[in-house]
Amino acid sequence: MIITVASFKGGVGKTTTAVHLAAYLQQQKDTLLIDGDPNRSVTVWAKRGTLPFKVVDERQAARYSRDYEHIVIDTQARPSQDDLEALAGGCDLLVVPTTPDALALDALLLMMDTLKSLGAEQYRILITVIPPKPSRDGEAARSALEEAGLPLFSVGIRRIAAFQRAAELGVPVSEVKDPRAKLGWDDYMAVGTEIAR
Amino acid sequence: MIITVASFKGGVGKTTTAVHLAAYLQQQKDTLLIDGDPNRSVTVWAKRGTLPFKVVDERQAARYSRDYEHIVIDTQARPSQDDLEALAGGCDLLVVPTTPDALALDALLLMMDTLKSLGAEQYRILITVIPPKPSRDGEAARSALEEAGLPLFSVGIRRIAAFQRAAELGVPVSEVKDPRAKLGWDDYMAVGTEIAR
Amino acid sequence: MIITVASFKGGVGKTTTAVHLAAYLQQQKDTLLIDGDPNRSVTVWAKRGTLPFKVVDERQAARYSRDYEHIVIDTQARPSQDDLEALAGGCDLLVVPTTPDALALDALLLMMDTLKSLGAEQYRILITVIPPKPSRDGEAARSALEEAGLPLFSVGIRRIAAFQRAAELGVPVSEVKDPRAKLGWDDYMAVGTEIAR
Amino acid sequence: MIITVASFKGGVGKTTTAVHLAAYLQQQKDTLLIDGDPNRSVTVWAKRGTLPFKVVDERQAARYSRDYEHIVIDTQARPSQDDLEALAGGCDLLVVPTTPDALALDALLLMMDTLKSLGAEQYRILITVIPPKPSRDGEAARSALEEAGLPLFSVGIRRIAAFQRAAELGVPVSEVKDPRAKLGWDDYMAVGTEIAR
DNA sequence: TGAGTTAGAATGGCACCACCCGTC
DNA sequence: GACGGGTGGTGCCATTCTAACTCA
Repeated sequence: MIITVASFKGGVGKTTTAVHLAAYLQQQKDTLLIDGDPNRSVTVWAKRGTLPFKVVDERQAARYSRDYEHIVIDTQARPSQDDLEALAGGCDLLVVPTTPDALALDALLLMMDTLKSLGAEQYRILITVIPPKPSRDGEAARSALEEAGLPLFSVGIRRIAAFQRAAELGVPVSEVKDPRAKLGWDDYMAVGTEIAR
Repeated sequence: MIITVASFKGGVGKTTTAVHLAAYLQQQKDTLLIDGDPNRSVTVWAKRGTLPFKVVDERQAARYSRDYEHIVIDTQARPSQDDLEALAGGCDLLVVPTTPDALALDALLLMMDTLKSLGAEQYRILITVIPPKPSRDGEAARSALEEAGLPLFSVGIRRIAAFQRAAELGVPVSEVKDPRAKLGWDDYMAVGTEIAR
Repeated sequence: MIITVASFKGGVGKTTTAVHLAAYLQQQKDTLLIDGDPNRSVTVWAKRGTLPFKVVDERQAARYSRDYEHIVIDTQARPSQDDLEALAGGCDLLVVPTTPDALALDALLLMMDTLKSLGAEQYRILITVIPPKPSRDGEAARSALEEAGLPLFSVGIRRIAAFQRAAELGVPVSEVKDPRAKLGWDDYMAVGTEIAR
Repeated sequence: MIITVASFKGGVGKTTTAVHLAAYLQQQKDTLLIDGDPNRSVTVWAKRGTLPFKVVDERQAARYSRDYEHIVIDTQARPSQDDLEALAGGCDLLVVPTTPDALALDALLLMMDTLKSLGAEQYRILITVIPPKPSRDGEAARSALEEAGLPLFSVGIRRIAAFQRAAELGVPVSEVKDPRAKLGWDDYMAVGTEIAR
């Protein structure tokens, strides 16, 4: 299975999503994460510690991709329309993370227009960095997107400090020693099972 | 005075910073904000409500720029090296917002390397989206950057929900009806006075 | 119908309850309120303004009671066991108001023990002065009393400033010019209908 | 020093006042609180947790009172004139708590008449359960009482939920884990210093 | 057996939302 | 009717203390 993670806006947890989806898939079969972000975020992440899957630069993708059952591709932010077309065509599922704030949702809707004009269908939106519960931003964004008829994951990813620690340590959040880290990992596990279904 | 806001990574408050620096400058002289972000974030912000300064598309920049005393330019995320050179040369001050997390700091250091190789000097880093106080991420990032000898503003911008409301309503945070909104506005005012000095 | 209002503790809305139950009954048939509180709270209330029913001192009770269909009796706080026995025997329903705080609930349980030892059955507890909604004191008290198997009204009386205005003006809360006064009146209306049933 | 707390009406914070004045005095010298309320409110309070001073039933007062420097007496609500005379004569200061609502103020004025007819002088009124600030009930009651020439404490006690928690937990409000509990404790500390002066 | 390390619980602090109330 | 001030509840985060486990 090939999963691509892409978004029109940065800072919405794109890299974090790619890393943890790969970690989920690795539990089943060998998984490759292709780092297509010009900042090489995943590569830096992996270099700080140890990730449980193989990470390669996009220019090495061809060489490795045949050896892995699952592939996750982390792309650069704000792909051009051509990029997007190529991305959507080259994967089984396009995961589009977004935060529940106005600026990110605007950029998301732009992207959705482009995707629709391309006729792409295999994509789903993931709401990330959801503030803790007294805030209703998360549910507000969810209902707005549902009303717009957009396909989105039934679960979202909470804003938890353990994700920062995970990036600092170079590990998935499941390896972070923090009582709340489990919650973050649970969120991505739920996304993974929803993909598997 | 011409201020450019640029960053290598998205989601670090670049647009928010541009909007509020422009709002600060407008208090003194007529100010123009040039929206150079392909997502047209500022334009969307302005369309939702009312911003106290003029906002134009980058392709209209030439026509308007002569009529305003102050100009703030919001650029696209992840400029190429050429872009960066052009940007740094075309302004009095380059403001580089960053969040205090590992991924953003990595991207920031990459950008700093590029800036140094260009010989640019008129730039300063602004730490944004700082989590509330039990977290020490803000001070940790500050001391790390200071240790690296990078020029940064002595004040940072806190993570406050009122900024989200401001974007939704299409106004600066100072217009948001929320007791905490004042804190966010105070932060940007302090940045403004530090620039003015 | 004869309704007596009594409580072991003061300041739980006993007088307010008597006044508004009388106001409710007066809507149907002529009603008499007998002021048995040594502080003569109801009499003072009536003197400040106008109440829609007849108010008499307890020493005049005999003369008037035969002329009214409904009678409400406001008793002194902390009746002795003998008092309580007399009260319970002389009415169709004993209404026992209590606030949802620890001290009042303690006093209430004391009173319940006394009532049980007397074999009284025609009584029901009314929770009053319930703080607004983020507080869960109201439901906490309700479930505690339900668990204890005590008979209580299915509705409670909220803490609303309009009740203070009503006492100052000498009128029922339904006559107070305040958008929230209606809520307080609704609460007592619901108690009235629950009694009528 | 012997302080008696008495009021004509219940639910005005009489027990809470007695408990916290005793807690204040205990900071200086060993203090005894005599529980004279038929509901035994203080005793119940003390039984739930721990109070920093000695609490005894009124029938044990004689045995203990000689061993304590300070004594606080919590009396029953609505004392008769004889009771009041005895109380006023048997203490150095009579503290009369009242809430700032019409019914309580009426009862208070009744009590004041009785006190005056007795020639008592060592008493002072304490306004309690003052609603938060947009409400001006507190200042209204204060100015009304001042205008009537009655002696009252220059500070009042705010209505704060932490007092309820304190009663539930059986501790003084200063032991309640709640950021606002400190405000309640400050209020009683101010009353204490005003007494000491 | 003792000391260092790790997991868990309790504590303190802050932010956010919902609601009430007085005023304009 | 809208606004501003204020309180209460809930939840997250960092720290500290305690308990248990490992290793010398």
